[in-house]
Amino acid sequence: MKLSTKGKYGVRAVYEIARHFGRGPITIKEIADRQGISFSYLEQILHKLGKAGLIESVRGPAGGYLLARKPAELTIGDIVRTLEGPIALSHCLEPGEAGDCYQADDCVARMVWTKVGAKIEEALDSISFEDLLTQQQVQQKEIILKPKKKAALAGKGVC
Amino acid sequence: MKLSTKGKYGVRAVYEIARHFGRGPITIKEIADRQGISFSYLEQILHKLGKAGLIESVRGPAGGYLLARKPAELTIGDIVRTLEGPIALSHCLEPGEAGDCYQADDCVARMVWTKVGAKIEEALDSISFEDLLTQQQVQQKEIILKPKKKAALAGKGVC
DNA sequence: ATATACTTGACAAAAATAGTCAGCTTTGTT
DNA sequence: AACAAAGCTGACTATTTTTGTCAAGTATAT
Repeated sequence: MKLSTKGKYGVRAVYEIARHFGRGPITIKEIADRQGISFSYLEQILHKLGKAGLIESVRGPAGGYLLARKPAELTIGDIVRTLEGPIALSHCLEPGEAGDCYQADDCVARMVWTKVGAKIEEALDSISFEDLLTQQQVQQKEIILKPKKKAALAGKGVC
Repeated sequence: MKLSTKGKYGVRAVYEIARHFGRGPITIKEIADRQGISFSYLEQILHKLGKAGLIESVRGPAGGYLLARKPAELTIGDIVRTLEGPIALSHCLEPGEAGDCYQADDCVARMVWTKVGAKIEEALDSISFEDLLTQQQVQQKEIILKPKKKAALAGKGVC
């Protein structure tokens, strides 16, 4: 039950694009630097999000990426579904593959994975990038108020 | 966002044990046959569930596996957590690894994965094996009432 | 004793993940 | 027109995870 780096990087990248909202396109390089993601790998990820219509690209000098919608209309779920495929916990729930289960309508597991999958979708779709921007502002204030906490941090991992 | 076969086989295996509840131990072989799972692989899975205290084993002839609790007190979440590890969508949320994220309390992604993870746990824990047994009885009735649907099924996949 | 069944650890093929790399196309600027 | 910035695209590869298999045990009821 893990997300791949694609999903995680994707959310963080789009978050950077969202932070840049209203200030023209942001380049892959800038996103990669800010988030510590490989440039080449990020290219792949952003391209996929672009093809899905979630972000838009501007070619040529001073180009880069833009949100295709307002931050409030773009959810974590949009990004995760695009990069990780449909949330089908079990193979037999993927579109077009339903008939593969030899137990089919006698299958109790099917009910379980359907129900849990729906809950996951619900959770992912309930969080927009505007929520993230708001959240970031709150956290920023907290850091200013308690600057000592920041000193304790080190390491190279990322969320 | 897929479950591994371990989690899926685990749920189906425990479901078989639950169906056998009150009738003494059921053997690995019988579970493997009924659910079409490799005997050796299932051994590993059941052993892990046994060590976690979710099921109990009886050795010797006429031995096998039993539920360690009543079906109503055993949830899908218990099985999935044991077989797939804690539901930590991102590495940085695993127990003991929190400090690894270089962004730590400035990290908005962290909030997201925590929130979604909690929803998943909630969904998994809301389904007990008693629910599955009840569900199965309902489905069984439906099959008897509409026997024609069953004829349309084929293939080898499983949920 | 012995047959049945669980225990444990080592091993291996196959698939998915996480990148890397090279060369291309588009477009604004001079 | 030429150039450089920036995205586009597909092929390739190393690593890790998954999905098992196999073999040699240990425990126990009859």
